[in-house]
Amino acid sequence: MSSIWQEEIAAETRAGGRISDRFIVDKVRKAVLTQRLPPGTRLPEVALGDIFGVSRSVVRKALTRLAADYVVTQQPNQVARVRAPSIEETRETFAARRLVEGEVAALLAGRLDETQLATIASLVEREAEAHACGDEPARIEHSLAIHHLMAEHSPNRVLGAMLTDLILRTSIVIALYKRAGLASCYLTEDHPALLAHLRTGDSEAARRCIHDHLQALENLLDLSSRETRIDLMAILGQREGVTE
Amino acid sequence: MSSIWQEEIAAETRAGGRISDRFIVDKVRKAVLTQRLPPGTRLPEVALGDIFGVSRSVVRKALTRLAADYVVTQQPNQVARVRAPSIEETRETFAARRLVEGEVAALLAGRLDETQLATIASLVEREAEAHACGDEPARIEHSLAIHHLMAEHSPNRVLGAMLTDLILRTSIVIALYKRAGLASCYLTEDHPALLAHLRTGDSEAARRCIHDHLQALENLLDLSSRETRIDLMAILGQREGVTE
DNA sequence: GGCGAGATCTTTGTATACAGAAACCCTGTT
DNA sequence: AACAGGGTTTCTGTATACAAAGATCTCGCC
Repeated sequence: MSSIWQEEIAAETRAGGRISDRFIVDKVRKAVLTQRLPPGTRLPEVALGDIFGVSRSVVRKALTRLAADYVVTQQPNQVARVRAPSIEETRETFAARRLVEGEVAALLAGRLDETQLATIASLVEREAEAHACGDEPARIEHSLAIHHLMAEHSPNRVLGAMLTDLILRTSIVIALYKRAGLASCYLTEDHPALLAHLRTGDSEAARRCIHDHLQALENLLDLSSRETRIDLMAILGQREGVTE
Repeated sequence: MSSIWQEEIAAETRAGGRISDRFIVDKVRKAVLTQRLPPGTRLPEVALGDIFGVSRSVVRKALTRLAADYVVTQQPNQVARVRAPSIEETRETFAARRLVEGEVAALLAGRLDETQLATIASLVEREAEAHACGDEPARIEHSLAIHHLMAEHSPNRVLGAMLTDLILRTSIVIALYKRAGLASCYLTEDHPALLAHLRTGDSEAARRCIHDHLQALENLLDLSSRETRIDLMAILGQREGVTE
């Protein structure tokens, strides 16, 4: 019935800011991340326009950018849909992120100042607390913040931007392929260990730490290819759009 | 006075194909690569629309996608311009490409079939011939084809797509920062050596080969930061658009 | 001669209209 | 009951109109 973004749109317009394509990109991205927009969801331009109170022009630009970020697929003359990365692509995305984030971690080791290290330390701690409280959304948020911080502070900005993209993409597939029974993808020791290596400046240890961390994360997923868990037909067959 | 794309547009329309945003993206990309559109060139939407015979809607989508590819910059309420990557970004782009293409080469080593190897061998040979003939544009084309072929056949498609992007970006900065006196960026032994490693399947040798090749390429550029060769003011100050 | 204020022009941002493609539904037939 | 066909609906592709932001130019002043 009602849209997912009621309050945020109201807040934005109340604050005097007019809705731009960037706003829509952010909101859709976040909704995909949190699985409020599951893969295959139809994103018709007019519906989105009505929801956000803008015309198709703005929505169109937003969808084009989301397609460039691999969040949605856009085929000619067809409605845009939330992308459903395959198992194969999931493995490849993880491999790419291991390579890139490993390098960023190595570059970053020993080059962060005390303030930055303190920020990370605080995030690591808050992630552990959230996990202890069973507040999984908060835990995910803090975990993402740690990785995003690395991407943002990467001495190599090009690699940093690439890492930002890969973090988004891996988050999507984690949400998608999380093993059914698993409550959380928390790995107790990984982030503290990473922080230690970043502090001491051991580049190769930091790289290995990130590598193993991401490998462990991937191993937590249900990527058994025998029964394609993402049944494309089932997903793409239904009519659900952005309103329910 | 007249546009750079006269013939190609005529050919496309004659062939019955209507001009799409993809067509424009390709043409602008190529023009930037070959420096027919130097950095800083203004790309007004109406002018492009007139040239390609389409309305601003199509041009707009093309520009958005070019911006996502880092080929042009789009600032709110300002005309889109061909991007002029800084020296710093150039170094970072090369570093990123070394990382990614090195990995792709390592993955690819020993996994190409005879047909694919033969294709590469032919390209390597033709590149050498073109260089001998002094036909630099042809030489560049064949060299690019070799690297693109690696990107396309990458077992990891995600890394392959990233590599495709990085090849474009490095090509742009090579054109930008090529040392003034240098006729060609040809390195006689690198591509044959790479081919040999791909054939024998020595992953680490292939990785090192790519790494050294790209490092040598970067060293051929004039990245002396003391006098910023790309004088932003000089470039952005002038009025030249896409027509002359 | 240099500099600033205002008018003018250029260019983008957004909405909207219309045409065409795709999806859907309903009906009639086998 | 399954299926093919045609009409309807939905949705995208493209062009265009208008408003607002930015750039430029001119003129008057110091």
